[in-house]
Amino acid sequence: MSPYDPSAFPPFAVTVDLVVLTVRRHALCALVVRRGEQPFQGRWALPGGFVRADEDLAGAAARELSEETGLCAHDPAVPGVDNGAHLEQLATYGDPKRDPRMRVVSVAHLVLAPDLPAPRAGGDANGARWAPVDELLAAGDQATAGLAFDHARILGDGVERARSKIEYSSLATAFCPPEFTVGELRRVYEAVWGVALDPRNFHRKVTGTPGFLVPAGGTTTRQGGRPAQLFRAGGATLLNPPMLRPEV
Amino acid sequence: MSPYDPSAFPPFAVTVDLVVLTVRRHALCALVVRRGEQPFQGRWALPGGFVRADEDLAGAAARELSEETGLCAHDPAVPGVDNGAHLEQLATYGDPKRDPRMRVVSVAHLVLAPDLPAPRAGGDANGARWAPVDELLAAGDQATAGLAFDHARILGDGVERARSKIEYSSLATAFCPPEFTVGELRRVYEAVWGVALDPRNFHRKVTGTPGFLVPAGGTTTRQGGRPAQLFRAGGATLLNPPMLRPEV
DNA sequence: GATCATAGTCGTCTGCCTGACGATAAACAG
DNA sequence: CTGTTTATCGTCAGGCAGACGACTATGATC
Repeated sequence: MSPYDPSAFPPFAVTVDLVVLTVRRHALCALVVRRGEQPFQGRWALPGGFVRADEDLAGAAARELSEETGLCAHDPAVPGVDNGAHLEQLATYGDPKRDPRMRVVSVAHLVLAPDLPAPRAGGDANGARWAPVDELLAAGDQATAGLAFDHARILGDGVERARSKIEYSSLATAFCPPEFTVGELRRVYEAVWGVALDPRNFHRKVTGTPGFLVPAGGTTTRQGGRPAQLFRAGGATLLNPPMLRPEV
Repeated sequence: MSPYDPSAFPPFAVTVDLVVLTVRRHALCALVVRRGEQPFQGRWALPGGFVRADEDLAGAAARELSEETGLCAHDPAVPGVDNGAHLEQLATYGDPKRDPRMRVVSVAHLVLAPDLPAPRAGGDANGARWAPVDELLAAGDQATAGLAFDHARILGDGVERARSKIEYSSLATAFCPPEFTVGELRRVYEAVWGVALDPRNFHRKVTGTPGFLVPAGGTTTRQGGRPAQLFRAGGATLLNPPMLRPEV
């Protein structure tokens, strides 16, 4: 075979799928939409859609994200904007049989977003909701009840990426509003990792890691108890030393 | 737009590109092939080719790898075979202008291989060689001399992935022959990271990390000096504690 | 208003890991 | 036999992490 021969290559459909994660009520949740068409009609699926002919992959992901949630993707290359969500490429899935209709290669993206009021249904979906990832992945074991296509696997990969990435990067702040307390950040780690962390050691650790948090000046009592200092995400993206996920 | 509408989607060409890394003569090297066609005719590029109509992405990468090098990819899902190389998906590149002829989405894969006798030229390439990544990436700065397409960026991403991944996984052993010494493994780390490591601390660290190395029984003196114990890669894939890349 | 529950913040202590480095061992080259 | 190279074992001090005690500041409840 002669690679890059423009006259003879099998045509593919290329889509982007989104694993949009957030933390609500102490649980890691993912955005899912109900499919309005065959196949898998009525089943939940990850949001996504075709990449347009003149569109970048990241651009397509950002467009789909905005269409489904109204979120504005925060491009790490353009700093300063943090009202949006973190978006990064996750992995690409191209099994020949993953879509029964045609050959589809899907470039999955991972989005980490602060808790949002309510998902708004995108054009093609009958509904959209935040579902705890535990539910979605547990349901995936039963053959018929799980997510459409190979989306359970994609979701699993996205969750695993998020779990490991908040260890050595400051991405956990992407789950928080612009100003947040140490306790709120700790609850993010606890929800994503599914463990309980010592508040005192956690406080020492995050406030001692240079560039992770900068004081925002105020305090809040929205979590009850003693007022807590408000922080903003610092400039550091890589944490040194990293946060360590407790052993099993 | 109605996602997954089979009747209307822009057709894409999907390729796999390979970042094949090895360590030769204390330097991290990548496999590059000389392009025999336009565009970028005569320039060096990463090996790769079209994904076939009935082929998995990983399968396409393994096929290209075998065609270009004769290496047998070691699928992590099928343990027991370690005569081959480690292969994993790296990232996907889909800028609309990355190929001047048509819309090509390339799923790049990363291969870590032990030092090989000599690359064998693949069908479409006039030549193939191992080039130190420092050279390739430095040349990428000068506009015309670098790798074809966006391959300098892909190579950079692959190198960065390899550098970070040998920190917390046992993947450095993928650069070694089946049986190797602690010193040989240390030279892998030194070449990939581009730093000098203390042989005594390194020895203590790797032999003390459970599951990283298992004694193979013999000794060798192929590196000169006192005979060194031979080891084989242990079952562990994640290192705990991780190897730490020295600070800058 | 006293008491309690909740959450936040500051310290202390101990064990482990790391980096720096000395010392010894076992091969080969001259 | 001496120097060179590489491997391997030990020692020591500093730093970080986990366990946990103590204190503070708010709202809720009686």
